[in-house]
Amino acid sequence: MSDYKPSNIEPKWQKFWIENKTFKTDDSDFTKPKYYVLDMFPYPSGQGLHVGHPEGYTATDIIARYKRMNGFNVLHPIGWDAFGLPAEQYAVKTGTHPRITTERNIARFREQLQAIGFSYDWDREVDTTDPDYFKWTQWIFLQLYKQGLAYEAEMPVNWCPELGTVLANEEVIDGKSEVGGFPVERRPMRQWMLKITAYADRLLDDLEEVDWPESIKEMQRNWIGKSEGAEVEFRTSQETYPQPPPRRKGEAEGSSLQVDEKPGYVTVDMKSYVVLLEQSKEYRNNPTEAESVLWEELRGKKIGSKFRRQHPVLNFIPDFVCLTKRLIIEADGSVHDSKEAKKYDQERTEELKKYDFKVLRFSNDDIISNTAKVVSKIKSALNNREDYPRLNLDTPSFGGGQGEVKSEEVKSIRVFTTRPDTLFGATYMVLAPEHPLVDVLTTEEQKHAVEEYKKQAALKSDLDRTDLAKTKTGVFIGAYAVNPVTGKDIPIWIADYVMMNYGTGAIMAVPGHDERDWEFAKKFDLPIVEVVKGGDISKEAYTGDGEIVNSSNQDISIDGLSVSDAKAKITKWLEEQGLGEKSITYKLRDWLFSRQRYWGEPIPVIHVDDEHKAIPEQDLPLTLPEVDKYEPSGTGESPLARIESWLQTTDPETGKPARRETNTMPQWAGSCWYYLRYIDPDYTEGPVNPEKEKYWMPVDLYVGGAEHAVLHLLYARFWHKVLYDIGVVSTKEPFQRLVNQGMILGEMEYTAFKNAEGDYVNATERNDEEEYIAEKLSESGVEKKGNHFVIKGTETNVDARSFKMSKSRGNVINPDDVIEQYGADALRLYEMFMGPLEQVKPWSMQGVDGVYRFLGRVWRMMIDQETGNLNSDVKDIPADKNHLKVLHQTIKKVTEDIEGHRFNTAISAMMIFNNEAIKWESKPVSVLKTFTILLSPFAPHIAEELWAKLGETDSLAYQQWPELDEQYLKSDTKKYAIQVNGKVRGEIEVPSDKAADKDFVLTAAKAEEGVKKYLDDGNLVKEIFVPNRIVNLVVK
RNA sequence: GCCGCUGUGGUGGAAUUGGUAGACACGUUGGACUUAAAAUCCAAUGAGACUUAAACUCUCGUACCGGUUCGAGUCCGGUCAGCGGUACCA
Repeated sequence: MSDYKPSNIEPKWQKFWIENKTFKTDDSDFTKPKYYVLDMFPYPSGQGLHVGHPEGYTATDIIARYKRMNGFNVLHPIGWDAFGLPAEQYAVKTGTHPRITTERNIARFREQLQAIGFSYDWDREVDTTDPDYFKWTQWIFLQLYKQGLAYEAEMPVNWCPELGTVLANEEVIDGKSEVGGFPVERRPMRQWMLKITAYADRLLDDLEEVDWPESIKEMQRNWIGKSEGAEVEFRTSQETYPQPPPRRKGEAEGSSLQVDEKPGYVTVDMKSYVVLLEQSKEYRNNPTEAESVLWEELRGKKIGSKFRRQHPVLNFIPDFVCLTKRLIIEADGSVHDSKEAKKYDQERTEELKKYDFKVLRFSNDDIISNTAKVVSKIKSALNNREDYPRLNLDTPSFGGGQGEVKSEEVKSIRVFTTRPDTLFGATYMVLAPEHPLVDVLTTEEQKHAVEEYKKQAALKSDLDRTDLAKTKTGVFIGAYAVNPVTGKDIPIWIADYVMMNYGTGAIMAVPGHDERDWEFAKKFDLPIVEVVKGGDISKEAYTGDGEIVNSSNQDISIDGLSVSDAKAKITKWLEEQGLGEKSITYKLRDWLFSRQRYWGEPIPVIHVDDEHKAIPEQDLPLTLPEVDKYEPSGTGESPLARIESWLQTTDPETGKPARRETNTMPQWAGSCWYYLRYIDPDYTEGPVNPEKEKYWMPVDLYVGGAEHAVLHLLYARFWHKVLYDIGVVSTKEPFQRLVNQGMILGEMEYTAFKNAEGDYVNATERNDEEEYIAEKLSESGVEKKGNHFVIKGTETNVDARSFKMSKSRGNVINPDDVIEQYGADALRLYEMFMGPLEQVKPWSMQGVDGVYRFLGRVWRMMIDQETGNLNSDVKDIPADKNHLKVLHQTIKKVTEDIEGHRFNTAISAMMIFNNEAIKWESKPVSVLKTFTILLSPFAPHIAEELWAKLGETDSLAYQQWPELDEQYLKSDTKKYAIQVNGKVRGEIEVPSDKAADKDFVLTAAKAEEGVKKYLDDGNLVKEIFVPNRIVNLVVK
């Protein structure tokens, strides 16, 4: 007996491929066209493969095999994203070194993948936990560090006491840890941050260049969240001068500034500020040549940090200032380098130092003749400086930001708005409860209420905020600001609907044209003014476009303009008045890059004299020491902090004692660049061999789950762009084409429900209050009635749906079981046959059975059941017209469908071929061979076996893909459907050479039996003839 | 709430630029083979009407309502449902 039995053939071919290195990529020949097809980096979990994995992997494998047969040099690698929490937690629990767990899991994954027959080049396997790999992860980190893109900051982080670690936002779900469900609290900690925000614009703009699903691009755009608008200054009202500051020392949050250490006084008052602004305007309008030259180099964040020109800082106007770095650049010999100005500058230098400002001076000559050198000096100065909190420091009239602030100095509040056109409609102002000016501005009478509210708001942020009711809350702080265009006093409130970490932490509230402001104004009875026509602001906020009204004063009017024209005009005016400026804000935050864990890449930094310093590149990799316990240290630091011998080191430059960084990198780090390492995994001179990189990049096709749509892809793009900037890679974007596979759900489940009394109730009539007993029904226990399934023979409808596979539901399908029962080829085929790759679809074991039977039929078409040799009707005879027609139809369909990733219909085309061919009395060997090649990317094992049985001795992995010959598709006749009034009433068959002959076809159509009677009954008023398609006769 | 995607037989799904809706497969039913079962093979299978029966024919039918068109699963407007993302983002 030689029936189709996968277990007889699959292991044999898997062994053959591995032993012969059949799929080893030969990348010595760069003249061949290349194709880089990549699967998303798997995490080798202890559970082994899930049927979701092979879905994408089979798709890429089909493409890889297909491309090889089309003469492409194919790079199709796999590896392991093996650092991460699960192995570490297992280590905490059992004391097993995570390396051991990881190795075991990798071995299992590798075995499972090989049992499905994927054509990976196994010589390129990479593993993020391998020191030869993470050496380069660390190297890339150092490049980021040198570019000033890595910095330390005290950040409020998600601290999970139970896990003893900080979690990323995405690892916190509903205020609990994603792993384990433990409570999470906010706690400020020293953290490494990566400045992805510096790349926000490029990450946004370059999305245009890649061929990705629109939905993914949109998600990335939303995540980056670019908003264009304006920052506007609101002076505080003179009449309602705030009371002396109730501020306590050391209260500043999210800041690395030690508040109590700063004496912090600021001498800017309103008068001098106005003078300053005027001066600065003047200077800006009369720049020296040197200033202009330098400004061209610094503007628009060209060197990574934002510089402002002639921007008042304290009561002093530097030529250029970077506020986040507190770095001031002076061009000596400029307009304001008069004697008085120079003296003025020197006087301020000391004071600036108190605020951690550093001043760099360059001569005008240097700037003009040695621009590059000057710029590089500025760059390195920037890199050596940490990020200072931006809060209000850029507004000198605030005073010293986080420093102790005297009330008299607080003169204005800066807001960010995307709707400067509605400025005339701003009737109140709202600060975030955490806003540093709140304490300063709050009046004595309101102090108690404000403190209460702040306390509540702080608590709230720890709770699950999303679920809280949308009703607005807030407190008036007693102070007023002046609307700069209406001149009216407007009250200042605090409310938790304003977030400290977006924009400036303060808003101008325009209740007429913002839904949140409208709700707030209604609740607290604040005035609502219409400034854009088009809605009814007594009923709801109007946020649409329209004519601007009620928006003029002596100096400016925007009445009558459209929203967008008004935005432009008012913004320009504000800039001229020094009251504001165009501003762009992003939702994207810098990337929190530290984890307090053992099982991750150590961050290659040492701390000397309270300064951080990169370790020399030649000392990489910095490996993990052995530890006795994997629990984090009690302080929240990683277990590395307990290993004194590792922790204490010396600075190789100065010989001073140094302490190693104890934070490790997050799991995203290793997966940010793995696609580069595959190109030359053993390269020792850098992360990637530049010559090979130029040949292989970008990735032509990247397939994976949509769960990585935002973070992984954004982070990887960010790193890639940094590597591009420093010349390591040659492409702006790493992944040219991206496809997201849809999730595979469990089998369809039918569930009936009983109420507490034990009576069946309709599934659709359940409500949230009552409890029900769920009862699982088999498919035969239900039937469809109308739109619902009901319990057979009743009217009681049931719930019919598929669920996400999960252990607890017990609907997980293990690929090993499928392979054991049906074989790897059937698994592959079914994964593809289920439906379109991108779509979510339920699993069905009967479906697997179906494709398995198809493979059996293919087998029996060629192989004699008794002898195991070819069937006697498989003959070496020339193929006739019909054979070739069926074959070439299949070639056409399968080829087009693979190119279009429509694997399900490609398979159905092969089924159609088989259904036809199996009926042929004698079957030409040549036709069957060609069909076997078509089948091979989908079901490679059976294809190799049949290929051998058909008399070939080579593997078919590199056979030429069959070429379509259109001439075989032509037929002698052409069928036409004949419609009368759009309904098909008959069908005619005409000779092919007459098919485009309108008169001939119409005459034949009118003579057709079924059509004739309609023509007799009415008048033919119109004839539609679409050549080779259809005839439609309109009869009245 | 907002953004995006998807709604086609009992089920998974097909259907080029608008041109014969339901390919292919599962399931079901009937039949062949078998002592029997499994496997395999053959046939039927959207719902309904007409007919002794068969053939034929007709009506309805792609979530719902409406529109454009000779013709709509496909295009447009509106509604509903499901899935994914996101959330006081100013």
